[in-house]
Amino acid sequence: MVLPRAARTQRRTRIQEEKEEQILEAALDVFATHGFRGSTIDQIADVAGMSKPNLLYYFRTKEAMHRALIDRVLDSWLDPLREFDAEGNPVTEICSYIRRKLEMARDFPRESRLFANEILQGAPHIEDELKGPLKALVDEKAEVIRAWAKAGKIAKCDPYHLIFAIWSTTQHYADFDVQVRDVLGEERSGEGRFEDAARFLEQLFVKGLEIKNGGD
Amino acid sequence: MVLPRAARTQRRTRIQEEKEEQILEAALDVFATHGFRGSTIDQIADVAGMSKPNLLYYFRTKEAMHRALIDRVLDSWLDPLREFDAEGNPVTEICSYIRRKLEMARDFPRESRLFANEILQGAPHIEDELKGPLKALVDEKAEVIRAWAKAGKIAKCDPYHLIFAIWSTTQHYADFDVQVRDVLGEERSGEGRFEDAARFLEQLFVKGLEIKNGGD
DNA sequence: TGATAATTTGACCGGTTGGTAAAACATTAC
DNA sequence: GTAATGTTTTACCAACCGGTCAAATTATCA
Repeated sequence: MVLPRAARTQRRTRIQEEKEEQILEAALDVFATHGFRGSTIDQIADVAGMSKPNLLYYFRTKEAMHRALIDRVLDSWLDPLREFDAEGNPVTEICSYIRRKLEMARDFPRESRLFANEILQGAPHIEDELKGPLKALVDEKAEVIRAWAKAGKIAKCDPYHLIFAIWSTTQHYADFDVQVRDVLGEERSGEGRFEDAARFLEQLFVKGLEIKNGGD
Repeated sequence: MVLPRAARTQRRTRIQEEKEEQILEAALDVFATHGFRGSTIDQIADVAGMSKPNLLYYFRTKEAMHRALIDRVLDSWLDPLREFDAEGNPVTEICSYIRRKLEMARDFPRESRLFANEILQGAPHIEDELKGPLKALVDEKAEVIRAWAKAGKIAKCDPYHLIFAIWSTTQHYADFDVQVRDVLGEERSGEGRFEDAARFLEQLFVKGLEIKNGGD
């Protein structure tokens, strides 16, 4: 048989899993740094340490690689937001959401950049996911936040823009890492910058959403 | 003479200024959406409405176009931060900085995306500018913020991460525009989203940096 | 073992890429 | 006008792109 893997129904060999893993790992590297159009199969093959036709044996097109990556990463990328708990203490929930998002920016920067590239360039491959599952999840969590505000547990605010603010401030440390490190200078560019960022952002959001004495 | 414009010392004709303008305008469109490597000269030529060799008569390489764009845009991009005034009222200064950055995200999204693409992809063409002029400017303004905190005018906080937070939250509306609009849904995707964002961000930063009664 | 299926590779293809050469065309200066 | 200069285009090139093919190699298993 010469049918490439994608045409088969079931995963067979151990070697297939390994190679696909190896390819996606390399593809993540390349797509995250150059975007879809700026990346080449040869580059990915190089990083993966295999020949181009060999890559195309496991993924029939460049798009198939990209899609496989997106599918695999999108889900886990939204996990922190899913954990947002309506029953929890608002301040605790928001703080731990920020912390988790910052940890992901620190530990999985390539995944963040993969999405950033995609969205920056108009989300040509994932607009359905944005309009569908992502919007649905955000709508749900926005309702939670609105309820907290209504119950007087946090200040009244636009929940959507609150979520955008948390996304942007945290992902900034992955997507704009070069700039962050250049501006902080070498002596402050160690891993400690994530701790500093966490401290600052928690202060900002907690105080920013606090209920004033006698106010709303 | 067949020397392209770049080789000459002085600008001569009116037509040169016009064409260069036209090319950079088109290049901004293309580079902002696809990044440097993902953009092609043919594409830019198409958008500019001229032939590829004609483009290359004014800019000898694709890189020359990109560099010309970066140089032209970087300066104006930093203007809002330069206006940050040590003598002004901290709350006013920060609010108007946020508002100006949001206006730029609304009115010049392509410029924002041009930089975002560049930095996302490791800033291969502008790292010197980041480490030099940008860092210097941020260092200076960070000192201003630190002084405000020391004087008890705003809460103590890491000034660098404050600046990052303002950058990321405001530029988010240009760089991640597709996502913002997809999540907000069609009915909330009008220009009003910038007003909503401004209101939210001012509240967040003003309250977040407020001095508590009796606290720091 | 050997037969069979799975994997890998080198050679290749048509289309696109950044860029060039030279001649045609337009503009300006006298 | 016309000569010199400035601008634009057509035709082209070598390198690279995504992807195919068939043959070679390796793993699996009776």
